[in-house]
Amino acid sequence: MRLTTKGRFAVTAMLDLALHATKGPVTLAGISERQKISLSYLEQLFGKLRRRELVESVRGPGGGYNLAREASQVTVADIIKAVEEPLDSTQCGGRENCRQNQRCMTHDLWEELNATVFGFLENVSLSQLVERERTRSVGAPGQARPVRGPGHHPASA
Amino acid sequence: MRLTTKGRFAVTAMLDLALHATKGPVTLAGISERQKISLSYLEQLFGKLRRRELVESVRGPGGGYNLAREASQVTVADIIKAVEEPLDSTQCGGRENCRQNQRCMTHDLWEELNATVFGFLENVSLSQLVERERTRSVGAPGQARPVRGPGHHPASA
DNA sequence: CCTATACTTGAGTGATTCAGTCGGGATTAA
DNA sequence: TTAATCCCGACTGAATCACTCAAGTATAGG
Repeated sequence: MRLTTKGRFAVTAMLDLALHATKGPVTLAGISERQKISLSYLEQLFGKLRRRELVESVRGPGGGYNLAREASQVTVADIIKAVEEPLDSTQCGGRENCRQNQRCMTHDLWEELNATVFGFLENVSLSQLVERERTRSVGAPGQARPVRGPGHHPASA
Repeated sequence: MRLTTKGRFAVTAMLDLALHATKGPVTLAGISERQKISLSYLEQLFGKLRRRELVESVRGPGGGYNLAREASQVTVADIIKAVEEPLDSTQCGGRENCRQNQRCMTHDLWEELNATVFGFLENVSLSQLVERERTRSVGAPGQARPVRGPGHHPASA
């Protein structure tokens, strides 16, 4: 799994979408202005998010985007997976016995490390982020509570 | 934290180094041949690893690299941190009140998510990987055991 | 001292990704 | 019809990736 700012942009945008989902479709122009992300860049990202069926679009005036599922059913891992290119680990390209006799040393090392990091991100849902953000803006202005998903990370994805 | 193939190369190389650390310094040429990583690319990576004091160099014939600490005292997080560029999260560049009134929405969201992923990688030591690799090559040739570090991920780094 | 070995450094390169721009489309509410 | 909005593809400058090339410097062994 790759982990760059691209995925962060996407999660930020999805969080904004979820926060404003109460009153009909949310426009990219609105997200762009609130989060200061380029509109055209958002269009690219939401193209991917729509193809992965994380959001639904409504065209025409008054249109915009809605979440395709409930916020509790969308994880950070889903979002990152949607926008970041696959990048299968270990330069062997995923094929088995990529070395002379056996699979390259780090083949399943990375698969497992990947799965574990990913498993953690799968335990953080959009609704958790929404609640956390709402708490932060309403409650004490200081430090927010940590995200802290369920206390385990499954080793298989 | 960034997470790309560059860090994977570095961890692979460090694992190879740890596996062959028994008989004196390990040459980059050896690592290059065994792991099929370009020698010149390894030179770049080990330059950073040396500057971060994860490895020590011995010049001249018979020279090579040694671990600067015991394998149990080197974590995957250390290695990745050494070779990947910093990339402070949230495009705000780390400065506070990066938005009009408050810190940008995802400011501490990413800080915490980052810290948690990082905290996991800090709990995976090189010696664990070494033992795991030795077990794999000696024992059953099929599926290896999962890495599975300590069963928690601290939310603060 | 000589020489081969090995680390050390820096410059440069093609491919790819990042983040964004631009210019056009298609769809639909008013 | 007009305007809002999504949709799509091409393009771009900057950065990074993975790597090559070309020089060094240090040192063990003869």
